[in-house]
Amino acid sequence: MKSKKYSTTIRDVADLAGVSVATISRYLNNKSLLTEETAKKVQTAMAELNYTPNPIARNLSTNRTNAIGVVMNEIGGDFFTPLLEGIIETTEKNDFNLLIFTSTGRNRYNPAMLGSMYTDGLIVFIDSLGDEDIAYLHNSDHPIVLVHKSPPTGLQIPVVTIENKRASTRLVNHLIEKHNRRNIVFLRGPEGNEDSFWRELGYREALSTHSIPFDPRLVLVGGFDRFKAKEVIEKLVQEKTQFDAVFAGDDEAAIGVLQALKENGISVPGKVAVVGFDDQRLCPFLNPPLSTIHAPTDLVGVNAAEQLIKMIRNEPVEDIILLPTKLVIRESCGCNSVPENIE
Amino acid sequence: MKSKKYSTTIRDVADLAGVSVATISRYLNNKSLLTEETAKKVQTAMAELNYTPNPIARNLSTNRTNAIGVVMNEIGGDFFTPLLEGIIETTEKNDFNLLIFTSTGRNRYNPAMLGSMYTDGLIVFIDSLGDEDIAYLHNSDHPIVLVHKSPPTGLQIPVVTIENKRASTRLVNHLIEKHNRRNIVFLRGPEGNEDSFWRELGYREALSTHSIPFDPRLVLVGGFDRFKAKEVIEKLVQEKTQFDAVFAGDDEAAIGVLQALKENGISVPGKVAVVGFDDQRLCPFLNPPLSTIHAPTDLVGVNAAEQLIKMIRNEPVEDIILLPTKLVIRESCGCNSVPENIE
DNA sequence: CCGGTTACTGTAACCGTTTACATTCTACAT
DNA sequence: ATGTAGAATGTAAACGGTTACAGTAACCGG
Repeated sequence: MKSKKYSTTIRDVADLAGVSVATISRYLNNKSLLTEETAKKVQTAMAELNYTPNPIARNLSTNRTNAIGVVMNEIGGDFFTPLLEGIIETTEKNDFNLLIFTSTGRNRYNPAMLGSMYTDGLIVFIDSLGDEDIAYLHNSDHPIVLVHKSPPTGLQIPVVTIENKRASTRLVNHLIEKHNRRNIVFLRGPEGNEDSFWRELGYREALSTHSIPFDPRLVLVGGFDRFKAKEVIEKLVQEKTQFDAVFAGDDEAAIGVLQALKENGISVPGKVAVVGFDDQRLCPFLNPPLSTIHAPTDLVGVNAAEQLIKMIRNEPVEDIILLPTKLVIRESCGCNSVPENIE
Repeated sequence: MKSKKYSTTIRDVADLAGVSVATISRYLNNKSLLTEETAKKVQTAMAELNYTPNPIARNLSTNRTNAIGVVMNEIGGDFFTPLLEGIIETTEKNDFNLLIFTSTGRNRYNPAMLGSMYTDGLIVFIDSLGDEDIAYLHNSDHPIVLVHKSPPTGLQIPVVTIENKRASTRLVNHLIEKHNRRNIVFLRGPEGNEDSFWRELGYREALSTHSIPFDPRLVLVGGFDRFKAKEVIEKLVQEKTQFDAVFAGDDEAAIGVLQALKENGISVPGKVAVVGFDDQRLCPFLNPPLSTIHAPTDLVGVNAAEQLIKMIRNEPVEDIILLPTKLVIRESCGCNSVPENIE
C-alpha cells in the first residue's frame, strides 16, 4: 500500500525502548508524568532511531492540522509582502504552519471546504472569499479572521483592519489648511472596497469642516490601480476640469496620477498636490517623494494571526482591531521638508 | 478522542449509496470502472451529504501530502513577491498546496525533517538551509530544487537560477563603451553569495576585454543592502578614491549608492554612473531611473515549482535551468532614454 | 493483612482514507 | 449444464499517531 520509503514509527521506538506506544506518545505530548527511568529509555530510543513523529498521523488523530491558511485574491502588489511577513512572524512563533491559497485557482474543490480540512483556521483577505463561503465556514465552526473587510451582515467574525477615516480627514485637512487647496480630487478604489469607503468619508468630512462644497465631478474611480488612475486623471485634464490636489485613494493610484500629471506638464506639487495612502516601500523614491498615510500592514498580519490562533485555542478575541495609521509628510503635498512625520 | 465537530466520512456516503467504501474511493480516484448505475448512486449520495474527502486521511494513507514547501531566509525585499507569485501560479495549476517556511523560526524540530513530513518536496532558496540539511533531505529521497544556489559538492540536485555573468559583462561593457567609464566600482553581495560571484566574474571579464586593469580597491562589499552600500560608498568618497561608475551588485545596493552620492553632491549619471541588478519594481521611479538587468524572478518561481512537481511525479528534470536576463537601460547609466521602455 | 489511593504503564479502538486480495456476477464457449 | 475469464464490488488491513479504559505496583491507614 505504501511507498518503499521506510520511516521509523512510534512503534519502532516503543519496541526499542521496551515500552508501549502510549508511553512514547505521552512522553512526546507530556500528558502524564513518566518515571525518570522510563523517560530516559524513551529519549535514548528516540535519539538512536532519529525519530520524528509524523505530523499527518497526528493530524488525523487529533483532528487538528496545526496550520493556518491565508486566502488572498492576488499576490502581487506591495501589500502582500508586509502582510505575509507579519503573519509568518506570528505563525512561526506559535509553531503553526502556513498555507497560502489564492482564490483564483482551485476549481476542483470549493476553496471553503478545502481550507477547512487543511487548516485550523483561515485569514481571509478583503474579498478573496465570497460572503456565502465565509458564512459557510463560520457556521461550521471553522475559525476565521477577516482582514480589511467586515463580516457579512449578522455574523460575528473578528476583523483586523486599519483606521482609514480619521487619517484621511487629517490628510485632506493638511492639503486644505497648509497648502490652501480647495478643489481636491478623490480617487475611489475598486467597487465595494471598504477601505475606499472610509477614506472617502474622511475626505468628505475634511471638506465639510472647511465648508467646501462636495463636488461629485471630483470623485472618480481610480481602482487602486496605477493605470486606471492615470487614465482617469488624463481624462480630467483633457476635460479641463479644475483641480489643485489629488487624494489618490492609495499609493498605487498615486503613482498613476503622478505619471499623468508629469506627461501633461502639470507640476507637482506646484500646480497640483498629490497624496496617497499606504506608504508603500517606494513612496520616498517617487518624484516628488509622496506624502501619504502609513498603514501598518505588517502589524495587520501579526494581529490577524494572533487573533486567529487565539480563536483556535478557544481564547477570547476582540471583535475588531483597528490599527492606527499616521501621516507621512514628504514633498508631493507641497511641503518642502526633510521627511517629517506628524504624530 | 475527538472534537465534537461532526464531519461526514466516506462511510456515510457508502451507507447512503448502498455500496462499500472501496467503491466510493474508487469513484473518487477513478481507479477502476464503475457501472453507470453505481456511479450515479455514488454521485447522488455525495451530493446529498455534501461530502468532501478528508485530505489528511488521504495523506496518511497514500504517504503523499500534495503540498510543496518553500524555504526562505527572509520574507521582506522585493525579491520575495515575484518569486512566490511564480510558485503559486504553478502550484495552483497543479493542485498542490503551498507551505511557507522561514529558516529562522522553528527551533523545536529540525526544519529539514519537518519539511519532509509536511511536504512532497521543497524549494530551497539561496542559503535558507545548510548544506547538511540539504544533503540529509536529498539522501532520504525527498525531492528538492535549489533556487539561486548550486548543490553541495557531490550531490546532484536540480537548480533554477538566472544568467548572471554574461548580463553583468554586457552591463559593464555598456558603461565602458557607451559612457566611457573606466574606474568602475563593483559592490559584492553577502559573503558566499553565488549571484554575486558570477556578477563579479562578468564585471572582471568586461574590464579585461577592454584592457582595463582590475583594481581591487574598487571592489567592495555592499552586501546587497541599501545601508551597507551607502556606507561603503560614503567611505570611498571620503577617501577620495577616484571612480566614475558603480555597478552596485543589485538594485537594493544601488539605492544606497544613489543616496550616498546625492548626499555628497555627486551628480548621477553626470559624474558617476550607477547601475544595479534585478530590475525591482521601484527602479523606474528612482532618481534618476535606474539602469539595471532584469531578472525574471517570477519565472524562477514557475520553473522551480515545475521542476519540483516533475520530480515528485518521477518525471525527468533538468539539472540546471539558467533563465535569461536582459539589460534594461534607463538613465542612471548616462543614457537619456525618454521612453519608459520596460513596464 | 487488607481495601483504597495514587502513579505509572499497557491494550486496543479510533481518526478517514487507500488498496491488496477475495468474492460475486455475467457472459460466453464448451 | 458447466467451466471460466473478466469485470464490478466487497472485506479488511494498513497508514502512524492519540487516548479511553484497564491493569498493576507501591504505599498508606486502620
